[in-house]
Amino acid sequence: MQTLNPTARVILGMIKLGRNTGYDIKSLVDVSTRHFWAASYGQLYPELKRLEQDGLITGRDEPSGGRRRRVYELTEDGERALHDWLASDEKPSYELRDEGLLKIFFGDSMSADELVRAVQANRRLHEGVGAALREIEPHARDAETRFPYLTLQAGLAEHDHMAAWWREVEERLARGEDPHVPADPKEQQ
Amino acid sequence: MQTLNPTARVILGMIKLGRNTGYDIKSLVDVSTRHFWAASYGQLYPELKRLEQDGLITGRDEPSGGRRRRVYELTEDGERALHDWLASDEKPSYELRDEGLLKIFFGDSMSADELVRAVQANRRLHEGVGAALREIEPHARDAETRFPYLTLQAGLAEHDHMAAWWREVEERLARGEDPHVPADPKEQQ
DNA sequence: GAAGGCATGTAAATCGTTACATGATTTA
DNA sequence: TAAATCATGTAACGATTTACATGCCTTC
Repeated sequence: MQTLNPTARVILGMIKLGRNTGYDIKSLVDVSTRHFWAASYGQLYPELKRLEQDGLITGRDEPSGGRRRRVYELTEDGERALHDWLASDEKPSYELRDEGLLKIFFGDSMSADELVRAVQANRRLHEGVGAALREIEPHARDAETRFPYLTLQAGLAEHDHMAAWWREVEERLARGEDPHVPADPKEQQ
Repeated sequence: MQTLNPTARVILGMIKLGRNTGYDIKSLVDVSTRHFWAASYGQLYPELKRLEQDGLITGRDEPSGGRRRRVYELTEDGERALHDWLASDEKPSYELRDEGLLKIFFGDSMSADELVRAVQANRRLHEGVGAALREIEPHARDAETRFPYLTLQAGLAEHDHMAAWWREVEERLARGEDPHVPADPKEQQ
C-alpha cells in the first residue's frame, strides 16, 4: 500500500467525518484546518478521482435538484488506509514558511522605522489568526466531535502566545531598548 | 519591477549578510532560517542564475585552490529590490503544514492509545525543534548581527510553548480527563 | 432579477524536494 | 587513506496556487 499523499490524508479523514462532496470537504477545511492544513479545489477534485480509481473511496452521482453532485464514501481499503496513517509512528511532517520572520532575520539591514513596522506586521498576523479562530470557536465547541475543537485551541494557544511575544518586542523597540527578549517569564526561575 | 519569488528573497538577504556562494547560503539557511524558511540546492542554484540574468546580482568565478566557486554580490538593483521587499507593507505570507495537528483533528476516529501516541508525537516534535535551536543558540548570540538571534528566540518561545501545551494535553489524557485544555493560565484572570 | 451559495472541474504556472552526478580539498 | 567538507549543478517528480469556465438553486 502506497503512502497517502498529503491531500489524500485530509480527504479520507473528512469523508470519515461525513463530508462527502469535494465542495463540502473544501468548505470544512476552510473553517477548521486551514490555519495548519490548507487545500484548494485544484488539489481536491483530481485527488478524489485518483482515490476512487485506487479503490479507497466510491462515488455516486446524486443530484440535488438539477444540481449535479458526486457523493463519496470510504471503502474498506479506504478505512484501513486512513487508520494506518492515523496510527502510524512515522514522525509527522511539519513545515512552516513565515515571511515576516524572514524579514526580521534580515533586520540588521533595515532602518529603525522599517523594523518596527515589520514587527508590528508579525504581531498583527498572529492577532488576526487568533481573531479568526475565536470567531469559529463557539461553532467548534458545540460540534459532536471533540478533537477538531482541540486543534482550534492549539491554534489559539500558539497564535495568542506569539502575538504577545511580538507585542513585547514592539514595546521594547518603542522604548529604544534592545529587542532581545529574555527567556519567557514562565520559563525562568 | 517584478516581485521577488520566495527563493530570491532569502538569496538576496543572505548575500547582503556576506554569504556569497550557493553552498554558503545553503549552509547558513540550514542552521538559521530552516525552522521557518527552508531552501534546497534545487531551488538555490537555478535561482542564482536567474537573479544574475535579471541583473540583481553579479557573479564571478573565483576558484579557491582547484575547487571551482562562483562568488556573488548584490548590484544596485539587487540592493533596491531587497530593500523594497523588506520595507514593503504587504501582509507577509504565513503558511503552516502540520501533519501531527491534522491527525489530532481526526482524533475522534482513533483509539485512546493511538491518540496518546499522536499527542506525544506532537510534544516531541516541538521539543525536538526547541533542542535543535538551543544547540545553535550560543553561536547565534555571539554573531555581529543582532536580528538572526531574535528569530531564534522567537522559535524558542514558540516551540517551548507548544511543547508545554501538548505535554499538558498528554497529562490530562493520561489521567483520563477531557483533553480540552482551558485557556492558557497567563490568558486567564 | 441580482446576489450568494452549491457544485464541479481544468490548465497553466509556480514552487519545492529528492535523487543523482561530479570532483577538489582538508582533516583525522 | 578514508571521511568530511567545499562546491556546483540537473532531472524528475510531486505539490500547490491561481485563474478560468460553467451552471443550477435559493433567497432577498
